[in-house]
Amino acid sequence: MAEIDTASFVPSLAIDCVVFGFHENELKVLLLKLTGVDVWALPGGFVDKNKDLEKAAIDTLEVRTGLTDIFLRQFHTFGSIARNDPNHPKFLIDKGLISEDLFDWFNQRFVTIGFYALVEYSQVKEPVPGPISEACEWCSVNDLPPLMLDHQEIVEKAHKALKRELSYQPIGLNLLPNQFTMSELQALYETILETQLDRRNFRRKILSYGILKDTKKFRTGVAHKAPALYEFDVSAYKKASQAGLNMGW
Amino acid sequence: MAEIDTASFVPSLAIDCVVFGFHENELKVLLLKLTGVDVWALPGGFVDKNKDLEKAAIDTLEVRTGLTDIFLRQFHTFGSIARNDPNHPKFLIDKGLISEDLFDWFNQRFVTIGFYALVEYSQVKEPVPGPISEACEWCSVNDLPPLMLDHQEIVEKAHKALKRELSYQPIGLNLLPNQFTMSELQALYETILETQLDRRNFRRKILSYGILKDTKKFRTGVAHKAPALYEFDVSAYKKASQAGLNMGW
DNA sequence: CCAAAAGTGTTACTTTTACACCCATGC
DNA sequence: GCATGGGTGTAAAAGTAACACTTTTGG
Repeated sequence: MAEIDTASFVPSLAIDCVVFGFHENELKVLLLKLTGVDVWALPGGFVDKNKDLEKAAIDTLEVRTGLTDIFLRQFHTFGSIARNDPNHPKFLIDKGLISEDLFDWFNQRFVTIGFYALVEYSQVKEPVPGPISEACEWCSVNDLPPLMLDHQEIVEKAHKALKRELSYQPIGLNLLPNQFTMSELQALYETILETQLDRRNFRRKILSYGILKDTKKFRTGVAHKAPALYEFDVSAYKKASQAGLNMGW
Repeated sequence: MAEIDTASFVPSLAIDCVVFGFHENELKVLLLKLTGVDVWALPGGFVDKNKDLEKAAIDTLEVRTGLTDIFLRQFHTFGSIARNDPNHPKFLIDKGLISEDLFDWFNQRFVTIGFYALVEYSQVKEPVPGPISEACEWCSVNDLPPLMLDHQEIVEKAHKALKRELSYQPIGLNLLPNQFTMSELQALYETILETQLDRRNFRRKILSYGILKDTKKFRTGVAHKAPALYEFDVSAYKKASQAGLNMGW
């Protein structure tokens, strides 16, 4: 059961993180399964009085994934009254997830600031559950388990924000391993955008941005012709990120 | 001096509104001048415990502008520690703006949710100052007076968000009078984007979206050739808004 | 009659789309 | 040797950018 020092937190405020990963051609999000019930939640938490919002998100992510230096972006703040289910605190207590003392804290109206994060799936060795959860797992965004409160809406809004981001900025550096094939990069784009793209046109366009480096290496050991391996040219990538060019897909 | 019932507010939370208007080829924002000092602030306020964030913003705007049904969009939440100037509460008390009893309330760490609004300049007959301000005026975004706390940063971020919005959605319905000339619409785009556009190409492109209706009327009484007056085709405009087409300028 | 803004069309260029063939590899 | 995905080129279409002349009006 969670024992927390609520006095150290900013009242009424929470953060929630939608951590995106990419694996087997699926866009995944990291979710926590609450102990003893089939209800899942986004990693997140309360905001320490002496901590920037962003830092609160970074710290949460470090605990869950072991990763530092994660790509993070604030995308929306959820603050409707309706999101505060009056039965929720009681639910948590009944299930033995939090102590009865915490009723008042959890019974507040919370406004939550939503962040999304992009991480390389394979670098998250073993996602770490929190005090009130028994599992931390990747779930496909297209096949989400039952989520707590309005967390489903938060995931959807994050996905939408990510899609939009794709039109402005290069994406991939934070989601793919160091080296990857053109097809893998394309699959990432197709997955995020939920659409199909022409192989040849995709290649031409993405190369035209000058953010890829040909490693002169090939992925071997797989069936068929060995595909070339690319890396991001990090400095060009970052320049393109800042310029924020219009890259309509 | 402001007397407020802090008990009815969500602690730690505030909203700030960047109200954009367009007048004499300038992008303006509505600002409040604090009584007795040359410090200006964004319209905003605290969030009533029983009010949605959005509703809190709407209500603030109604009080200041007299307008209901304002175009409103949440664009960022400002939550760094650094934004809470420890001298600020004392400053307000010293200047006689708030009573000493309110020190603790104003001395909290506040996280503020930023909204921007688009309104038709001429419809705001007489902007209304608040309890701690003596004036409410339009100021050019390119020539802002000294602003309270991080309000300058908030304005800048809102302008950036508005610029970005322009690439996704038609804009103008909320900023221009019912009828307007092509040049006025172009001036609005140029002002928001801070760039020059080719007259002929602009006309062709904006007409191609099918969101304008030719009123068959002309602006008379001005020098030179009488320009045609257009209106937005509201249903087409809204359709385009929802579709969110890529309209790179 | 002239200065100033309004209105209109064409051409070159760039970007996007659609599509078909050969290549290399593991099985 | 063949099925499968990898790699390449080209032509048509659409969209964008650059640019010049005529029209109308108030002064």
